[in-house]
Amino acid sequence: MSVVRLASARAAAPKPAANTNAKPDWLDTIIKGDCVAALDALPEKSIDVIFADPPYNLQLEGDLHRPDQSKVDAVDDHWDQFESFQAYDAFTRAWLLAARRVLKPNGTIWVIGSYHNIFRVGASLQDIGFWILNDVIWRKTNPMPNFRGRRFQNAHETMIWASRDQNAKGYTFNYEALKASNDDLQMRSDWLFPICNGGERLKKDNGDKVHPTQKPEALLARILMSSTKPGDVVLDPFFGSGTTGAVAKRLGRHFVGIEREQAYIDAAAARIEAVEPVDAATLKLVTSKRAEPRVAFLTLVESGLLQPGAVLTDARKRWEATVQADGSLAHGGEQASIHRMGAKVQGLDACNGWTFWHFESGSGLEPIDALRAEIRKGIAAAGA
Amino acid sequence: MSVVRLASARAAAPKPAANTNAKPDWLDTIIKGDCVAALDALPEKSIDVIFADPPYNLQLEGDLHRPDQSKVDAVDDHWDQFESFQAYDAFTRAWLLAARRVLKPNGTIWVIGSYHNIFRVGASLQDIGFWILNDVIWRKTNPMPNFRGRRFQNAHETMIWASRDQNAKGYTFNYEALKASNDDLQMRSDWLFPICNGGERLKKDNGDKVHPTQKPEALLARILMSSTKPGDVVLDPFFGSGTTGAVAKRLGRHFVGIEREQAYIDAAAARIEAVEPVDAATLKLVTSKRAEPRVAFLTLVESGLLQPGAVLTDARKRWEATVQADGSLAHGGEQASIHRMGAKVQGLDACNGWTFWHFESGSGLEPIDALRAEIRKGIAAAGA
DNA sequence: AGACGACCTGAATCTTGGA
DNA sequence: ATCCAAGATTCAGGTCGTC
Repeated sequence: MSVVRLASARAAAPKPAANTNAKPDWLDTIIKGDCVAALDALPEKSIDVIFADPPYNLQLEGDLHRPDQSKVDAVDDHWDQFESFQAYDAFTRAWLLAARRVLKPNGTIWVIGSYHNIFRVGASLQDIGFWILNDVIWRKTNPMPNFRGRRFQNAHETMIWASRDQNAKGYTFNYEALKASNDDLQMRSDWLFPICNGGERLKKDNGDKVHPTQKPEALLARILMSSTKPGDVVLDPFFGSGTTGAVAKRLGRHFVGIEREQAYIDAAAARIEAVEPVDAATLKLVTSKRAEPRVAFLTLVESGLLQPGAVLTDARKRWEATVQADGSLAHGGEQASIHRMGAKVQGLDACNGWTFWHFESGSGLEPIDALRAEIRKGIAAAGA
Repeated sequence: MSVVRLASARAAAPKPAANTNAKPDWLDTIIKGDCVAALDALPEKSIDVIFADPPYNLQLEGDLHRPDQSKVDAVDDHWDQFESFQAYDAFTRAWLLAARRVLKPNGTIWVIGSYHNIFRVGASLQDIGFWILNDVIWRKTNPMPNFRGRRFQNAHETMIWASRDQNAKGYTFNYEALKASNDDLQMRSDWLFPICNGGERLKKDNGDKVHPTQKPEALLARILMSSTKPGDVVLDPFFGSGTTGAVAKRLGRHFVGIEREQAYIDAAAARIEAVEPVDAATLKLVTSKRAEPRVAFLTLVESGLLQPGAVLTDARKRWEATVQADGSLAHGGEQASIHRMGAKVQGLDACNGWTFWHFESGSGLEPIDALRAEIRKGIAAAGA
């Protein structure tokens, strides 16, 4: 991979190839311009894989503050604003159609989104004729909490992986490599990665983030390692901070980026320039750092290992409490978590409820941690 | 909850309620018939939560309402596919509209699906006016492997949780109970459960499974514990083997099922009949602070817990303010509520005065929230 | 040097009730 | 319907300064 050249959409127009071995001038460049116009200027059937991170169409009303009153830096950029679902659908269809034209017959496309937009994207993909191969969940190790306690913590994003046509069977999927890298188990459709922060996150001189939604390189690495081969051409029509380009170069794939904002282009070009390609064979897939999967006490109740109404005691039977259907413990007219209730009855500040509370098993008193261990045995196969 | 009575859609038609305390005759029954017709026969705004597991195979041509009944000949694959999606969308819109009519204004709906149908369902939900609150991922501990090795192992299903309208803020979400049951961490949008097999899986005499897609009770238990209260009415328009009804009965919720196939109805009715409801006392949810009675700061002064002229400080004694006889705080020549004054001294927009301001008790600095708790204890004793 | 703690931040459709 | 005020609410992890 050579230097990153920047070209306008016009300059990137396809030329009659006098020498078919010549590298197209749009390869390994960032094209500045509107994504549909730029796609239309590329030759058809020239791209192996498309990764797209389109605007999510978040519909934010007021400001959101954390409990400490600090303000959440929201994604309120103009490019994420659409008038209606209809307008968003029109935008989606337009770029998906343009993307499909440049995709090779056996090429595949990845699109990432959240519940705000992913259902519309998925339906448009199907309407246009793409064939969904998988939806893949990016589980975040460190998602932003829900600050007002009115919903579940939004802890994942959804990716759709689709082939160009229902009958395109020749797409690239490195099944064996993925399996070998995953303890000889098939790679599942739920992946666990941290969000992009720390040293990987691009910052301006003033410390502000360069791009509001920079994706982690580990996520792109798994995508490219699973569905491309070395030398393939990867296109990203919403290039942003250039994660796709950086990972493609590192893994020996070619890239094409399309981006409207000059500031993003500049940052991405400098970033990619600094990337050292590695031998793909040496790339290790990121695996979970977490030792033991977290198990909710509620899961023990839901799974029937403990019935609501069951009585738990401490090891010396000095205190007891009743298991509630909601996964709390009741004692003396009050309800709290296993930990809080353990602390409360002892008059302490904190307590590990898993080891404090016991249940009567066939062979005597056992800590509820034994039941957690059973659950964990069942879920070991699912990964952390 | 009484016996499971079976009623036809016609028999379930709403009747003028002579006695508003009478239990509707469709409650805790399985209605046999087409889902849209049966929904249309129920009274509007009568359901608290809907759980729906709609079919997604497209071989239901006869059951789906095609916009154009005429046969299209010589269709190519692409057109045929488009027609199929269109038919599925029409079916989806029809039952979602009927479902929305019977939902209470603050009711919510859960729909589960896979990548085959969930994008269409999600887009239809949004188009109709439902407001998505979360998408929740059911991660399977033991999913079926991908036998051909051509895709990722399909290890999850997607659920969409939505309110009836964008502005319906009063929906039930048992945030505190979920948090208490999850190691005191808020519940995430990715849930881990085994698929339904073993003793829970309904089998025919010949060993065949009764229903192809029986959902695990643990999954429904989490759904109902998170978004319903005891006594709520839960409707399942694709009742199948009756998991929704069985879990609702066990957890002290009412159910309504709609199902076309007599074999499923028979199996579900027998299954639900055998369910033992858990003890009502164990169904009590961890209380949220929002649900507790409001106490005016003035009450603390009136009741003598705080004297006018008493000095309050923050936890680190950086600021102080004087209690006024009218229940305000004075500081720097100004008077304001405990909240406004807390915000003012810190230079913030908002502040919870109950936890910010402290008083000197015998055993050190305590938040005035402790005094509010005392008042509330008195209110509870009086039988609020 | 290393431990500790205060502080900051991330794709967010994030309150409720009474006048 | 709108307006206003009460008051409820966060997890993982990185950075940086202090001891």
